[in-house]
Amino acid sequence: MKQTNLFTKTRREAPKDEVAKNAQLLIRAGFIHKEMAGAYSFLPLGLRTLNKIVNIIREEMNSIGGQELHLTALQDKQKWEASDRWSDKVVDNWFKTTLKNGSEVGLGFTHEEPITSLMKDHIRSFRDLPVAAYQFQTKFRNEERAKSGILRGREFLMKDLYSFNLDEKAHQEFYEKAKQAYIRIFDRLGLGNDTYVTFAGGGSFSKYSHEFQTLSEAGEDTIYVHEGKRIAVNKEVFNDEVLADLGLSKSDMVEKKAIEVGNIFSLGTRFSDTLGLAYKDAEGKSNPVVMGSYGIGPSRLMGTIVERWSDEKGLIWPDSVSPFAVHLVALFDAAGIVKKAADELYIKLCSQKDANGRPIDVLYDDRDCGAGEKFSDSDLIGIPKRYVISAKTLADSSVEVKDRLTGKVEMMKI
RNA sequence: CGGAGCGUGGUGUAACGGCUAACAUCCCUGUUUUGGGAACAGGUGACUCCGGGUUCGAAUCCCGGCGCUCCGACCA
Repeated sequence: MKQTNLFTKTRREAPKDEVAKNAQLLIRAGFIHKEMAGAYSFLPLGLRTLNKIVNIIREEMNSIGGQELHLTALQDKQKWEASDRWSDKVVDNWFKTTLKNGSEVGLGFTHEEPITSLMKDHIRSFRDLPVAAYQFQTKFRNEERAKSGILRGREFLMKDLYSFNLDEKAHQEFYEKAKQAYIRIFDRLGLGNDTYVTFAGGGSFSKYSHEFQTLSEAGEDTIYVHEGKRIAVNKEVFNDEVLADLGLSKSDMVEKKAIEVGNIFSLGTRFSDTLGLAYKDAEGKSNPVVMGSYGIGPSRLMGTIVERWSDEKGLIWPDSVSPFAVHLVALFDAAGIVKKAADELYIKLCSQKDANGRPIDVLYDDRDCGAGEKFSDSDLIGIPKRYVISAKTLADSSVEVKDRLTGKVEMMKI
């Protein structure tokens, strides 16, 4: 893409109503727009990155047998009353509204109720199980206070997967597979080294749930990390009983701030019981379906990646989620020689394929402005590889290749 | 939900109760320049968040509202 065709602009200074690093940098670089507190729009660059994150999650969910669907954001009050989660006393961050006829509806903050209810149309027999279904959905949560940029919004994108199994044993096997898929996701997003499988409260149907916590000072959670075993315990359940249960010693645990980037939950028969999702076994006996839910927020992940990968100059995207693979920066000369060579190089680069056979995405800075401005913007946008073409490099029939992360420079013949 | 702070051109800031609300940046014109946000000249752009009040006079003081930020609480 030519930068002269990109409608977004970079800006020197962050708006004063943002303090969070992720929002400051993403706004300055033109990735997102703040609509109001806790609600952000994604602009072309930001949407490219968000979609890359979404696709990585999609691939991993498909790899464990997940089937993608899309549920409604509007929620039917009756289903939530059945599970006793409609009342504002039980769930305090509902967004609710009314239809013209006066009926109340909610905006979904999660989707256990509708998907459990929906599955009653499709799961009747033990032969219909297992099922794992997931979606990418805009969730709404009426948070008391929005904060931390896109780490915690009132409207945000979430991937939620729900599993349906015959019994506890089958559920546990799937749960473990899902956990491994989550670990692969964070690895691919460049967060693997900083993300810990964290034990957290499990609710009424299992002893623990597992959170995926990425170490960051911007995080809202406090966890205790065991570096050697690569696991952690959330502060909420950090007590002697839990430590003994997990075979951990308090002295080995280090307190850290972290961002919760994922959470997987065993639900048991909490929802299948209350909403009536059951199957007939081989003997014709009716049994409740055993469920699990598995959440990841792609937009929160994008913010987390920024918190982890950035410096004083701007963003530093991992290859896997960068909006473009290459930033071609052309330093024009008066004679137009560089412009001509850069145009040709741009077309050539766009026709090349990466290791996976996909076209290489190139952002071409073809603007007529000074070198300093181009470099500063390039640093800010944070594409991992920068190709600089100028009269100087052309004299040697080459381009300068600079790595955004390491700053390492090498010349490449063209 | 408790506590604190802040609302001034698109953005970031300034202005004692007193002149036509200032500066930088962005944007537009032209000249020049092209390896780290260059230079010069000219120009556009603000009912100082909204509504009341005090005053000869309010961006400035008072009251109410709305919005934003921070600390804490909450966070399936």
